Amino acid sequence: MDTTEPTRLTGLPSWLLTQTAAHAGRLVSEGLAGVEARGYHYRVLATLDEYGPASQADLGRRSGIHLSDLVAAINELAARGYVQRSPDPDDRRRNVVTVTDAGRRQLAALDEQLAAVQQRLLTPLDGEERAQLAALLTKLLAYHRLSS
Amino acid sequence: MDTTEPTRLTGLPSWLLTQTAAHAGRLVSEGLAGVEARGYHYRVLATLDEYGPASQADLGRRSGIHLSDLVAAINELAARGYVQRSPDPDDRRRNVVTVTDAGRRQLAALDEQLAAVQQRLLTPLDGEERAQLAALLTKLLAYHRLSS
DNA sequence: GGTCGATCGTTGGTGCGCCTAACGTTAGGT
DNA sequence: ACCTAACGTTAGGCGCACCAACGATCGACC
Repeated sequence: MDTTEPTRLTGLPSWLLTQTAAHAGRLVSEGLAGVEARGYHYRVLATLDEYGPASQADLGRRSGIHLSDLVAAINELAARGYVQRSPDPDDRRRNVVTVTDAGRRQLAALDEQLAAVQQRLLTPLDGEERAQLAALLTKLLAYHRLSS
Repeated sequence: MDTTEPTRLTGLPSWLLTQTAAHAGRLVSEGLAGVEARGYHYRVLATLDEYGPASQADLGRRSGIHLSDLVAAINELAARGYVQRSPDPDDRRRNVVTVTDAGRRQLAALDEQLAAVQQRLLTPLDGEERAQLAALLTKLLAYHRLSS
């Protein structure tokens, strides 16, 4: 059936994962580069849009982005006017990060780009296979998320 | 069923892939760090063991490692005595890279480490699911490999 | 037989994602 | 009031994938 017999290397699940992820990452980067963005930007905007304004710490936890990287990402987004960082009156340690209207428009553009990327990524898989893949990965992710 | 409803972010196949790959990579790094190695080292040794001695260019093509990165990887492996780099008498542009006995022993050790990693990685999946995952990823990889 | 394009190995540098360590500021429990 | 914890920020490192350029060599073609 398989034209490519799995060797010890190419049969390794961890290898399959990282390789396909590399391809996915490449496609995502290409798609996002067209709108002058990268992965972190989308993750921040999407998370913000999903949960509403939040402190950077909350944002980091929800998006899975490291606090230290978040600073730069928010700087960049703020510089482009997609996001606003203002001090939290109730807690002077915190900043409240809010999406602007421009940010929401940008998010829509990114969503579109990414949807196209998913199509290109999953081309060889039919609907059922895509669902299977998503389910399996989600299961793996959920498991490893607990034991962190 | 799902305790975590997929949001727009966490439902994105590309996100699922890169996140699980990140976890996998972390586990692999940990496992390999115990034997003072990293991903490239294993890939080189495994490829060499699989196909026999080869030029760096061939090695790169087979292992999917960039030529420029291969130089460093081979340097490190050679410094540890796991691999030998000698000029090809038939083509003076080339180096022939060969695994040493020590390299084969190291490969065995890495194989062992990685086998354990796969177990940890795939813990939440049963046999059938593991096969499904491998099949799906292989399919994706095969497709994208052609259009490179 | 010389010329030209392709290949090989090497160097140096880029980008992204993930991570650690440290530090000053502020909140909050006790 | 003190001490711990959380927050934001800066600086830096690692691993993997990639690009651009270069000298050396090979091969094909005229």
